[in-house]
Amino acid sequence: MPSTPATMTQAEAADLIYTFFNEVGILAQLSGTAMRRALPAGMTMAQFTVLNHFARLGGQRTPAQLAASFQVTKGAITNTLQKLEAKGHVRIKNDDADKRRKLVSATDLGLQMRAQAIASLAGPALEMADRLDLAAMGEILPTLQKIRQELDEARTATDFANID
Amino acid sequence: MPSTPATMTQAEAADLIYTFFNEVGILAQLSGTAMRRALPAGMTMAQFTVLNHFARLGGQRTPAQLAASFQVTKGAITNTLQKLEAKGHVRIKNDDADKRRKLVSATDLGLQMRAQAIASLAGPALEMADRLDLAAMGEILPTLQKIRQELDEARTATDFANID
DNA sequence: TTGATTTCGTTCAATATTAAACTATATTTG
DNA sequence: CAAATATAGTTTAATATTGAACGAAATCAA
Repeated sequence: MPSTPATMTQAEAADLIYTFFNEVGILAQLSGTAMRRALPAGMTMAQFTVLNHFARLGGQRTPAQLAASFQVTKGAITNTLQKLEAKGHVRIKNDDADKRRKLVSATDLGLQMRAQAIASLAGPALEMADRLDLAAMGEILPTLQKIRQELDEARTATDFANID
Repeated sequence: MPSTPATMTQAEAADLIYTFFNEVGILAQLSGTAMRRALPAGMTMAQFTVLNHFARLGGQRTPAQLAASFQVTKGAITNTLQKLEAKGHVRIKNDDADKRRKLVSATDLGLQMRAQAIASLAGPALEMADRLDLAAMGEILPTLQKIRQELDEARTATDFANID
């Protein structure tokens, strides 16, 4: 039986959750459209996300780890990685320690393409910067990150929204 | 030349914008997967979004208005509305005042299906309620709504991310 | 160890979305 | 008014994603 804050009924809690994620969804749609337009030709959001992941965190990941990180199906990751490998943006090798696995890493070219993509995004981002309340965005960013973490934990704990 | 807060360089502003919307995108992906799973069989997120729009705001909308509201292409809306009309969830009639237009509204059945969908979502939402910081979500929701509005204005003003 | 179960990555069909082309109707402009 | 331009909705081809099935490899359990 889920507990909600004393001042909130379960119906109110469900409504808040829905309203909140609805708002997040609309924001993602709006910004996603803008990003897709601004990315270099041939680079999809999915591809950029993978390259960005490696640029930020470095190292190697298995396809399954990437699928879990981005919350897409294994099939989707297979597809994205095949595109990236064909362009030489990632390197994929077999894992000798576990022959079911593959190990993915970004190539230098891939990191260059990612840097180029970031540069392509900067212009449009600054065009929007005039109108956006950057201070407010900075203030709530940590909360968003915390909610993401909670959602991630809830997901693995309750088995909701687990992909596979 | 875009202006940024005095304490922030343009590079920092671009980075914040990117980081913020990246976080929003991940949250949307996580919650979207959960919602898609919880919706009644046969109802997609796109269909639910349309029904929900009418349930909240009532009245009639043209397909173009819906496409603009949800930031999807006209083709996508055509597809979604055809599905909804086939199931009798929306009514679509010609606009006599402007023969290019059509007027879409929700049917009683559509509103019932939306209510049913909301009910289906409540369970999973409450399962997550335990782990989510609802107070924090409630606090930043207005800010998210404000940013959405700013983004919408920036979009129409700068012609970035305008769909057509 | 053997058999059952789980995990990993791929493939496939179905579906949704985009981008662009197109037709029809409205609006603007000279 | 006539011509040019813009807007509304549909269609089409290309692409991305899901969900499910599959074979291979690893892990677990009796």
